[in-house]
Amino acid sequence: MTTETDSGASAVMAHLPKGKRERTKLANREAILAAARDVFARLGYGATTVRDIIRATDLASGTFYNYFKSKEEVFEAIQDESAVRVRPRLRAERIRAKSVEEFIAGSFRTFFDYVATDRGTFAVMRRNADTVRVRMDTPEIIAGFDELKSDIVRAMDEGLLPRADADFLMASMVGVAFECAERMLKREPVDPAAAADFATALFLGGIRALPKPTHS
Amino acid sequence: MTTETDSGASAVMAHLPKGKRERTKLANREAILAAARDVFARLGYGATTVRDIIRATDLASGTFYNYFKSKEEVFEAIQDESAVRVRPRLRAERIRAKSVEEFIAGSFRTFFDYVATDRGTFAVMRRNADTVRVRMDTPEIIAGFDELKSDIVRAMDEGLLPRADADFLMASMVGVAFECAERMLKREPVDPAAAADFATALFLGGIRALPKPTHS
DNA sequence: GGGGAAAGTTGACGGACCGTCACATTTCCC
DNA sequence: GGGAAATGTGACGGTCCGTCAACTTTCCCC
Repeated sequence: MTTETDSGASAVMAHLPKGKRERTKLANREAILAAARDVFARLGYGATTVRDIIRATDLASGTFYNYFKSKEEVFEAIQDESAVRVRPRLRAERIRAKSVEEFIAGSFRTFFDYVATDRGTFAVMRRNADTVRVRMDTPEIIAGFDELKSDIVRAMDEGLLPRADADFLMASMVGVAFECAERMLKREPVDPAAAADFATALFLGGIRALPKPTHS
Repeated sequence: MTTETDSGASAVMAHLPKGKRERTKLANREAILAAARDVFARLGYGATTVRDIIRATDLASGTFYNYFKSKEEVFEAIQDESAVRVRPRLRAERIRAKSVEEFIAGSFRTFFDYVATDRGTFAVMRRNADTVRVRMDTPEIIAGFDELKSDIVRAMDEGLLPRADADFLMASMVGVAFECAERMLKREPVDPAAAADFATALFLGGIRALPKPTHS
């Protein structure tokens, strides 16, 4: 049972990949990502070396570089996976929401809920005195923010929201979200609803008081 | 003129340090910090090595370690210097302010003004795709935030500000300040007043709408 | 099914960095 | 002036990085 034949074992997890080549390629990539997640969690981003990740797999050192260029790139991939998971939820939120206010509230709610769940990806990055922060310039994350921002800009255009400096506004949402998320994770019990309520109230109250943009 | 004697040259910058020993000690430390600032600016934090910093001085590699334990520690020292420069301004602001609102406005103003001036310390850290962020756990910075926070808590206690979750509030101020500062530095011309106005309005408007803290 | 091309894996290698340490040098102070 | 203490020096062992030529596996077409 435990010692299957090759064909049997591969049939278990063989879904999309057609050839064996494609299958091991996927498996290797996944193994590296899993190992990286684990090592990042144990040592923190700054302290882990590419070699640490490699050693946590059963691959040769050279192989790693067939999949990722650097530690940085593995990190990005892990973050992107998270973003991929969050984006559909934000989209659903946008559809469900009946007003911009609801949409903003829902976005915060979704974000904090996710962070509280997927601590392995979010909290881990700042282990110890690690100063690595969540990257914002990763494709999936940029796309997600662009979506959110265009919604907000549209709401401003339609007069549903006071016109303000949309860049600063997005920056502020990001800042509030991430800093509060960090505090949230340090508390016991972790309470995403409280964090979301706080951020939402601060924002909805604040937006109404915003001045016109001075930025050209 | 340019080639002074030792006593002549040292007399120029000899103020506090008494012996020659103390003087070169200070000079070396300063040389390392200056070199580090320069190299960080050129290469970004992540890409610079301790060796790069050493090479930018005329010291031996071993000497560096008499002054700092690591690149990280040099970084902290540079940041702390900035914090040391900002804190008195914030204190002056607190004394000058006639209300909590004015104080918050003044704090943002001071912060963005400083960032716009001392780009060498703030902006430099995120050069390229560098993910190092400003450290918040450095002694001087912690002290500064504690000061600010206790003022806000006191204002809440005195009923001058609606009672809210002070931790989240501080986190939000930090988040908004740093994220907006980053956007600000990318614009031309850099306009600290606009950034400060935005942050202040967002906050003062937002604070009034905050819910009671659910945190025990 | 066989055989050659293409894709992928392997681990050793040159280059660089890190932090230390025994030794040389400078400063202090009696 | 001279010895003790403090500081500077740079070579060294250990580690990491990213590459590359040689090797193994998979693919695919005859």
